[in-house]
Amino acid sequence: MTIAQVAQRTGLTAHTLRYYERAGLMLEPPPRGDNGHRRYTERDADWIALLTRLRASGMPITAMRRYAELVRRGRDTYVARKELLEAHRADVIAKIEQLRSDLEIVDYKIDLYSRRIMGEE
Amino acid sequence: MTIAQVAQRTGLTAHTLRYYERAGLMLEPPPRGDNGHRRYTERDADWIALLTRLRASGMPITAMRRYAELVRRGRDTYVARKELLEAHRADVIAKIEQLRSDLEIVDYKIDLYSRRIMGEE
DNA sequence: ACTTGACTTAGAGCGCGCTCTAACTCCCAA
DNA sequence: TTGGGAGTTAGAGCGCGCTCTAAGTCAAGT
Repeated sequence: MTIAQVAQRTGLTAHTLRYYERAGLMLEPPPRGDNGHRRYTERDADWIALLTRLRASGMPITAMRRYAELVRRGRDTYVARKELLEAHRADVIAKIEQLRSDLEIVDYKIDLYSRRIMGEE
Repeated sequence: MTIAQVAQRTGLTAHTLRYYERAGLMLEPPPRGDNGHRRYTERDADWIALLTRLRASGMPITAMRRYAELVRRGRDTYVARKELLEAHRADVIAKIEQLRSDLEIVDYKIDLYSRRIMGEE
């Protein structure tokens, strides 16, 4: 798979894929063809797809790098990986709760304007 | 009220308060004392408190500036203000939904690691 | 032979939202 | 009178996550 194909498939740009590699997010640098071009494996593509989902959920690059390092270190990092993901899950849940509570003031203001527009004030 | 007091009260820094003013977020530039120092009114402080809540909910500075402009223009922008806030509310709700769905892969992975740690795989 | 296009690298640039620095004024207290 | 502390300004710098540029290589098509 070429970098363009992986880009297509994951929704990232080729630029971003190279950036992710530089940032230490790949399990290993993708192998190169004779021309020096990256040849991504199916496993690479799957891994990148996972990265995009973690990113979408707000995981910072540094945490993704730590996660990648754990995966590279093999089976005896399962506990650490689980802990990392659980910490992230807690962050996401906290963020959702925060947003929900921040919505209150917005709703309150909207309601206020509704009343004013209706001429109640 | 001095800038330090408003900073204290709103959780922003004095730097950020000046930045917000430059960014056009204040309803009007706070009046100055004889020494040229800003003297915030109670209304300023309330407005800034509202700004912080909108920011917390993810509203970008540009939208806050548009909102401030509408408020400055007076009563006949109620509809526009309401629309702005409703658009923002939709954004926040979409973001919450997005996060919730992004959580799925995290939960799935956590579950996977739990099983592996338990030795099921 | 020449263009086109896909790739390569190192490194610069960007948009956002702050955050901080430098140089200054002013007032007050020891 | 001298030092500290709180404020002022214009503008630089930062952290994040990309995003893009410049200059180059290589392969295929006309």
